[in-house]
Amino acid sequence: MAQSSSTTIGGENLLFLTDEQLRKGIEAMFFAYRGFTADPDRILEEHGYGRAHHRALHFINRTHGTTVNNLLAILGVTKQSLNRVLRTLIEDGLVESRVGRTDRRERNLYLTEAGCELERALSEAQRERMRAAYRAAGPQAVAGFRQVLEAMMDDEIRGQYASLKDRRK
Amino acid sequence: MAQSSSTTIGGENLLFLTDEQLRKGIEAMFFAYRGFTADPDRILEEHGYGRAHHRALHFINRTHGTTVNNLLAILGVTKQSLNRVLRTLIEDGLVESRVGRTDRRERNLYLTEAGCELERALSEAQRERMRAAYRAAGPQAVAGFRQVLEAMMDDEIRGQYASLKDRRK
DNA sequence: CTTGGAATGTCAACAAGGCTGACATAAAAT
DNA sequence: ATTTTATGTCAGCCTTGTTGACATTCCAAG
Repeated sequence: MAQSSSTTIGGENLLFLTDEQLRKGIEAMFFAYRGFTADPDRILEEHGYGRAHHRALHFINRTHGTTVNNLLAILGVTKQSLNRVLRTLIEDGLVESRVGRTDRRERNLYLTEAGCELERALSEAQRERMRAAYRAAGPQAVAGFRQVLEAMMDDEIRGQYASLKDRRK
Repeated sequence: MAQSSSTTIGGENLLFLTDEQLRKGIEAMFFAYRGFTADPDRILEEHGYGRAHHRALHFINRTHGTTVNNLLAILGVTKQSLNRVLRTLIEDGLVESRVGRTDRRERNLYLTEAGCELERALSEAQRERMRAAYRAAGPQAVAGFRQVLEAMMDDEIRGQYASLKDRRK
């Protein structure tokens, strides 16, 4: 299966990073991401939604009451692009948008009952695949997986990711 | 950094897969993929191309002389969609399409000099980030990374990935 | 207090790149 | 001779990115 030649010299574990090995990693990332999105995509299609809707639902669920601006920063899209997705979710009664209490320019976003339900179905499908992959690979592999992914993020993003990391419902 | 609680009982290494841990993995995948595509995206933009062009260039370079049908299977898009991309690449002189030798219905695809050059620039940028991530995480993490990614792919895809895996230029 | 700028969010229009369907052509297979 | 396969093309639709223009709200300087 996946392997990378390494050797231990004087206690230091060195890695031979050939272009060929790196390319395998790149292709693995490409194909794995397809699998990663495949299950939620099927559910979304039944509802007439796309991946953008999934992302919005995920992060609204993640941080209840977040503002549009906040969401923009996390998702890395323009506000106009996000707005289109949000509008349909609000129209369909999956998301509620309340005028900000302290600053009335802001909108605080919440999932409705129906929104929670869809979010749960989507994330459950995605978790299921992740769970299977984790189990197949084992705990040590999982730790390595997370380490490499974190190292691959842009620096600013890693900060956002980290600050999201430990939050609870 | 990345961690996953595990314990060893009777030689078996068990993993506690809480929903919270799985969610962290999901978000890590999302943010890391953004980083993964960020560098090539910048280069592509300068040339007026998109990710679809990158994918085509990558896999044509990967398997010189591949047919259109082959590429479709790997990329998982429709021929119309691929054709649009391919047409521009051919017009711009990055890809050459030769009539098949044995079966003259087929078109064998090759990168031109210019195509090779752009492909190299793109993959070099991507490799550079991958290399940095690999180095930061260490060889054991890399092995785990690859294991989890492989386990995450769809079954048919994993076959394609594996058959690509060991090929040389 | 007023007024101008900054922040926030909405609407409109456009582009890339997916998709389906219909159809043409050439070559291979039957 | 007919059917199947591989490829290309046209038209049209959808999602989801983009930019530009504009409304609302807040805040701070005058």
